[in-house]
Amino acid sequence: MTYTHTLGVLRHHSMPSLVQDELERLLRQGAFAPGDPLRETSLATQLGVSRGPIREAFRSLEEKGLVRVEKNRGVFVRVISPQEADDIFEVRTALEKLIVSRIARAPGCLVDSGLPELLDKAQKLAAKADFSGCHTLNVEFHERLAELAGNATLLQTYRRLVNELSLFRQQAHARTPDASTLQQSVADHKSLFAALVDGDKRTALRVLKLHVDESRKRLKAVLSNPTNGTL
Amino acid sequence: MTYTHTLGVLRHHSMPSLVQDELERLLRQGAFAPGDPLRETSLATQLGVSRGPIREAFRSLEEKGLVRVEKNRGVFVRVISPQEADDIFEVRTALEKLIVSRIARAPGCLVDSGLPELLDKAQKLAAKADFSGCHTLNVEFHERLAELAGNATLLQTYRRLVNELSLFRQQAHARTPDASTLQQSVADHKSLFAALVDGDKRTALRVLKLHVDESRKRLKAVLSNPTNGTL
DNA sequence: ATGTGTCAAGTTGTTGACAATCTACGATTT
DNA sequence: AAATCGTAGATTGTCAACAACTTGACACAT
Repeated sequence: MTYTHTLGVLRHHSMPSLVQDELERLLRQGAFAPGDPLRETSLATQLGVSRGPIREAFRSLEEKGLVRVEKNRGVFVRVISPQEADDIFEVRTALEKLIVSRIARAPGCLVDSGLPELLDKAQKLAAKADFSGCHTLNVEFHERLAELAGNATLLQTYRRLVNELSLFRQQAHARTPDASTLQQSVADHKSLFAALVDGDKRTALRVLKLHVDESRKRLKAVLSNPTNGTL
Repeated sequence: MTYTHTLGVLRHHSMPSLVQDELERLLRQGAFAPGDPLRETSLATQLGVSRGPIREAFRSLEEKGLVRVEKNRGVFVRVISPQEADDIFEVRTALEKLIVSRIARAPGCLVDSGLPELLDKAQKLAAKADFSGCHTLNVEFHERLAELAGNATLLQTYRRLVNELSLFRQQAHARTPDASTLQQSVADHKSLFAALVDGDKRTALRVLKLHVDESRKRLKAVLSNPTNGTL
């Protein structure tokens, strides 16, 4: 029984995809500095595989927008400028509108979604001053909504953009949000959820807009003072 | 002077990316049947390279949603179900709203865009019964708008979805649109353009909605009668 | 007939080696 | 001293060979 998971992994995930997941994790964690070169040989020995799988993983990561490939020179951690971050943010916002619209149209998907519990937990973490944990839950809330929207392409596209934004967040040295910001976020999420279960699309979209505008304001703040923002 | 182009190609594009472009072209052209396996050795000999570059190109194409990879079994032309096509279409529509909004907010980008000429040309082709050529120009119109919106992420995301939809179009054996459909499309585009140059966002979005709803209706028709639709 | 085991052919997964290219550094020339 | 050239080391690009896996066929037992 204990091997069933590793069996599944071996069954479905090839070496390059495992390498890709690992690199993706490292990139989001900020294990590499922005613009840093990712050396094939170094990573190969480090991960215990040959260069082939590494190169294949690079191709996926390039398509995902996490690394930049220069022929005969190497691959580098993609540097996301504030302008690009704003561009990504704008597209993500458009997708979130669609997510909210879809859910409001069919609020049935929210029963047994576990979202109320998630929001309560987030509220408690905020009160306990566990900012990092609360922030993680807040991100998860949006992710869960994207899943519940029931459109695979929408979810996939949304995830890609969130991924890129988290890379930027890492690069901008953004601190994890403070208490009041998090509490406001959780409150926004609760109002949004309430509107959604009612199928009240108008209200849901209005709450979302306020929520997102707040987020964007923080993004702009990071833009002007890159080392101290609280994204 | 004649070699400057091929020099540039060799300078910037690696073998795998050339292979990828070629495969992408073949996929969009419908050179492979949906669900068909893409054999590494076969493609390698066919394109005159070894399997390495092919495998790397596969990774990109997988991330792009054009092929499906099964470990130890091979890669297959992605089969897009009508449901998925509808999902993709919905996301693309959300992006087009954003495209139109952005352009209406800064219509200056439309001067010297060459769009009026493009639309006139499309109108003439429609009158000449060159359906295929007109359809190409219509697609190009949307593509140009996506470029002019001035958001790189938006453009990239839009292109991905159009790519996947063209794969579906190919698989659904959709015929190129008929005369009245094309003329209506061109007319829509002209109204849309007119609203955009005026910076009239409301009208532009309304025209877009009508235009897109029409498109979606044709998509639904293909859904119910896969071999005879005119997408 | 059904199910099981074995094997062979074909395909993918991975590797190590070699070729092509880039980069940094020092020698040479002006 | 500045600029140029050339060379050595490091890194990427490509390939061909080998290993592992999947699949279908066939024999055999139940």
